[in-house]
Amino acid sequence: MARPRQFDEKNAVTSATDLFWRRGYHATSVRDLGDELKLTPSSLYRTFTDKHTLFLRALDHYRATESVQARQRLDTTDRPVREALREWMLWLVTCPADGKPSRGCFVVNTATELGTTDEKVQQRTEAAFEVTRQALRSALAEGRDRGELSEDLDADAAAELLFTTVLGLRVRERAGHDLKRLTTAIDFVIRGLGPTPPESA
Amino acid sequence: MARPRQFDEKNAVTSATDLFWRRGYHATSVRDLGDELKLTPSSLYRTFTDKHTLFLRALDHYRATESVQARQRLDTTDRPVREALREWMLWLVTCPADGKPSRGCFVVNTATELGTTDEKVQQRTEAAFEVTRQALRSALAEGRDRGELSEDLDADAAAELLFTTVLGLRVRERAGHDLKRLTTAIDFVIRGLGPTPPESA
DNA sequence: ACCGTATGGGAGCGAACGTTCCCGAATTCT
DNA sequence: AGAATTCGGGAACGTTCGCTCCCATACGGT
Repeated sequence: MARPRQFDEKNAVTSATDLFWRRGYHATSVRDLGDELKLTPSSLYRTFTDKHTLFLRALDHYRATESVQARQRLDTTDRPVREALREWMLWLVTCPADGKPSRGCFVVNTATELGTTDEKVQQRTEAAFEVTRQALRSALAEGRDRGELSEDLDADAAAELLFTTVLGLRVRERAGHDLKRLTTAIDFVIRGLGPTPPESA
Repeated sequence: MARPRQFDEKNAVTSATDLFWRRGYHATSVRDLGDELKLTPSSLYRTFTDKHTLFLRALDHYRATESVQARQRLDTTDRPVREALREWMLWLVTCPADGKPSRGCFVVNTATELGTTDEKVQQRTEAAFEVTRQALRSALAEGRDRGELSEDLDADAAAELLFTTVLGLRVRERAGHDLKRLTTAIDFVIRGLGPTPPESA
């Protein structure tokens, strides 16, 4: 019924995500959003309720695009697990820098900016974290099942470290640290998974 | 000459640091600061020029207290390097939680909130990062000299990973992650330094 | 064709923002 | 004692904040 939207809601959420991602929650004003999305405040509020709700939408959008893409890129089906992990982590650290200045990870930025103060935000950051941790766990399990990693490897502990390392890498990317140094850290943590066990006939 | 201050400037900076640490730069207003430091805006501005300058003072204060304390706690003179590293990282992850809700690391929070946008801030966060990285490097070198770590260990690479891990741990502490899981990650990264080499007579 | 409904745009709400100004009070120097 | 100077406190500056209201406009349903 009645007059349809003249703007694409999905595009709007995408732009909002980009802005929140770069500047953070508090440093992004509703008018900044309006300019970027080409929306007047009234349209923005009619469509997205308020700034906080739009921010949650942005977080959800990020999880549904960037996070899902990251999850899919950790693909261990057609290559050794070590190699998959290495290239995945390298990609995590270079992907956001495509052109734009370093944005880091929207989830990490949000988690550190808002801490544990905002329950709904925390639910989302926690869910995003859990997906990554779970992905790492299953990649490591896969590696062990295939005989690429030692039977003695504590996969849960290793996943815990890899996950922590990824967060650190994201912070460093945001801080503009040299890619070479990040690569050094990545290579070292993967070597820490231990040697490839000899084939037991 | 003339009338002396009725408040202690150092105490004021300490309180300001605490507030900026918990809430971040943008979410902390000058009036919030005034309430916390028991200063009227006019006194605050006369003493600290403006909000941004006070924030830089807070960063410097943090580096001169918390960061220096952290640096000193990584003491390898009277115990094995592995043990020193382990307890140091555990302390990093528990110290801010003394009573208060998780604040993470002020430098990490600042680096992710402001990214590379603010030059003066970036100088300070970078300097703080460098101190930690250097501390890790020399601790590892010490361990190798003492024969606690393998001669083959790439100390620079290991320091790079440990540093990255520390940043990740700080993020996770801020995000309220379980101490047990953080401990698991810590233990694993230290085991990744390799076995203690056998004594060669 | 007409009515009902949701749109886009813009003016404007009260509150809070970072910051400045002013003034009476307090302290040091002459 | 008096002059010079910096203090604390509070009012108030102009701007921006998040948000709301209003209205002409444009579409869908009948």
